[in-house]
This record gives sequence, structure tokens and C-alpha cells, in this order.
Amino acid sequence: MTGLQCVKGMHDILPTDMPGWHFVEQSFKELMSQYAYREIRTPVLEPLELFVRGIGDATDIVEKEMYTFADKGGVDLALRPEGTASIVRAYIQHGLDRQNSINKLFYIGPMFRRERPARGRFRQFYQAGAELIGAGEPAADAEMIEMAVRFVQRLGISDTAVLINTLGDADTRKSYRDALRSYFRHQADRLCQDCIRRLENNPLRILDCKVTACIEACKEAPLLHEHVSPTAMDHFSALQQKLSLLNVDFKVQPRLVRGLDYYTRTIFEIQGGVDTLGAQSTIVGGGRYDGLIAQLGGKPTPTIGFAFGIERLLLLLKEDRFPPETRKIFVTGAGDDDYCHMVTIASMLRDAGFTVETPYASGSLRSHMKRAARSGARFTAIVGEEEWQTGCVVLRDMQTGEQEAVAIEQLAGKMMEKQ
RNA sequence: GUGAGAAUAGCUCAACGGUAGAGCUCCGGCUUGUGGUGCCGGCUGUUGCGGGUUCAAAUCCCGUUUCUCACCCCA
Repeated sequence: MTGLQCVKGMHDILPTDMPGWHFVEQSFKELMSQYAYREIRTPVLEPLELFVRGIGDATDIVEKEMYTFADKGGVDLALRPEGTASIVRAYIQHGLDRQNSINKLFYIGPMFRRERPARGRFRQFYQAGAELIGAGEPAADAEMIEMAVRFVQRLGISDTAVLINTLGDADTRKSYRDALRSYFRHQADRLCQDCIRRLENNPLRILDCKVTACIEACKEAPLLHEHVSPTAMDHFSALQQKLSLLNVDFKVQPRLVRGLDYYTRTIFEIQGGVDTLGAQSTIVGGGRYDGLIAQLGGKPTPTIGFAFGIERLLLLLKEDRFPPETRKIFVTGAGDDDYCHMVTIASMLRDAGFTVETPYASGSLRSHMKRAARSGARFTAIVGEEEWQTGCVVLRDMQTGEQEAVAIEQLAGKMMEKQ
């Protein structure tokens, strides 16, 4: 294992891994299409300022966990750490709101975060997500959550839980944060070191600390929902009613919070695979961020979205769910002189839509059959001089071992009916 | 970023101070027109890397890199 290798936290996705990737990506694209979402692709490289303004520099994120550098012209650039800010940038830049008052967008692509790597957590990882821009109604939230739930179901992941909460509006956050600070200042001697730091940085995070003493200290903490405006609470109730109508099971989790400031009102997570994923059991996360577009220079527009990391999701998938390779056939001759016959048949079958492999080396039919078996092809067609003369091939079903002579012009049809 | 564990053939692992091994995979053969089961044979390693201790290090010690687990963070 000497020599060149991947940069820390980066990983190769090898051909044997691909069935899972295709399954996830195609399932997601199909789902998005069913809800009339359209794909958008944005650059991996963005102005650093996009994330500074979008995510905020209050946390460690921008400073410590983003890949940033000064370009030769002196412009500060960043490898995108997430999808949302770029989507919003493109939305504003191209005036998408003038084409449609509602934009339903989805994306898939690599993101970059300079975190400590762990199982299912990489520094370059693939994320996919959906954004619904221009609809602030509870029905929009409901559809977003429903899509996320249907997606996870479609992948065959069971034992999941859908958690929802409301963070109220922008001013709710401020007043609640102040209330938490003044409450926890009097509890400071009970809190762990991390939480004492969170007290100034990000007091909401104290609420989901795992230390027993902190959990105790939280018990009498002021409740977020007491600070949420009646309007926002109505929004949240309406969302819950609609989710019930959509037959989506959910649990209100009043302590569910987000690290970033731009979230407003609805936030949600799907958790699953606690046994497999350990502490990283959140597989889909989303929420409403009605203030972000204005923050990035657009006109105020309500927006909600969700996103998931593909690597983490793949850890939960069972391989037998991936569709097997079908319509594959191995075509071989019986001797060196059959090359011409072999490639003619191969060509014909490719035109008919089959995946076709042929042997390159000369060798015994035996060795070619061995290769055919290892190729995973369902069928093998043998075309030797004998067959060529009579205008047929020997078609062998590699699963059952049955074989028969089939006329060349009937070959494609014959395989179709057998699959 | 903090703390802990791991690293041996392509893969899963054994050897735990005394010449580095197995299973699987891969390659070839077992009547030159029949594979996946069987039998026979073959390839592959500076034991992650660099130092140290020792007559002798995969094995003990130090450093380093990568991975893994928990924490931090989580867009």
C-alpha cells in the first residue's frame, strides 16, 4: 500500500460499488420527476462570500470546515460545503422567479467539508437534495416531508423515525436564545465544558447535549414553543394536519434544533439505522429558510428543502435490492477463424439493445465459457463455423444450462422472451 | 480540534521476539466444441511509512500517515 493514494477523507467509488449508487440516484430522480421537480447543476467552486453570507461566520463552519483558497486573481473561493446556497445563488442570478413564481429544483453532486473522517463521513461526499422556492404555505412543508419519507421508503429502509419541529420566525430565535442564555447562566455549574462554551456560541445546542447533568439542567429550561408567534404556531399545526392526511407518521420533537441561523419555522429529520450508523443516525435533514434569499440579495421568498448524503444512506441498503444486470450476453466463436462471425453477431445484438461481451484472446472454447460465466452474462451465444454455415448460433442459458440452436434473425427475440 | 483502537497477499484473517501462512479471489491445466460444483498446479507481500531496542522485530518502544470508534461540529 505504498505510493500514491487518495487525499485524507476522499474516496474512490469503484465499479463494484456502482449498482448501489445508481439505485439511489435513479430512485431519487424518479421520485423528483413524479413531484415535478427539475434538476439543476451548479459549479463546485463558488465565491467564498456566498457561504459567509449564507451560512454566517458565527460558527466554526466557514473558518474551520470549508476548503477555501485565494485564486490567482486574488478572489477568495471555496469548494461548496452544501447545495442550498449555490441553488439560491443561481436562482437569484438567473431571475428564475420571473420564469415561474414557484421553482421546484433538485440537485446531486459532490460537496466538501474538512471534517474528521469517519465511517460514512468523508471530506468529499455526495449529497442530493430538493428545494421548493416560492411557496410558504404549510402544504409546501407537508409535500417536502412527504417526499423525503417516500424516498426513504422507496429505498427499502425501515425502522425510521420522522421528527419535526418549528423554530418560529427570525425574531423568535433571537428572543429564545436570550431566554436560554439567561436561564443557563444560573445553571452553569451543572453544565459540561462543551455546554459552557455553547452558552455563548450556540445555546440551542445545549438542548441536545448527551451529558446526563446537562439533560437534567434542560428539564426546566424555557420552551421554544413559548416564544413562537401564534402565526407560526398556526403554520405548524396546519402542517401536522396535512401530514396526517398524507399518512405520514411523525413525531413532534420540541428539542430538535439546527446549528445555522437561517432556518425558520419548520425543520425536520429522518433518523434510521441507529445500530449501523452509531451517532450518525440522521439520514435526511431539512427545513424552511424563508430569510435566506433576501440575505443573499434576492427579494424575500419563502423556501423549504431537504438533503441527504448518499454515502451514509448506502450503509443502510441491502445489496439484494439493487437491480441485477439484465440483457447481457457473451458471444464467442469456437476457434480463431470464427472472429468475423462472432463480431457480426455481437454488433447485431448491441444494435438490438443488449450488453455484449466477446473474448479477446484466442483459446479453447472451454476457456471462453469460463470467461462467459465470470462475466455475469445470462446467456452465451456460440457461433462456430458449423453454426455460421446453417445461419444459427447455439444459445446457452447460463443459469439453467439449457441450450439450443437458434436462427440468427430470431436470436434477439428468443432472449427477450426468456428474460 | 480532543480521547482511544487498528494497519500483514487484490479481499477476510492467522502467526504475537527465532526463515511470513491459510481461505477466498485471480491465472493455467484436467479428450483442442461447453462455464459456474470437483481435482491438480501457479502468481502475489520491502508485514502502511520512518527511526529505536535486540544476536534476532510483523511481534517491543517512539514518531508519522491512513482508517475506525466516541466526543466536538453537523450546511
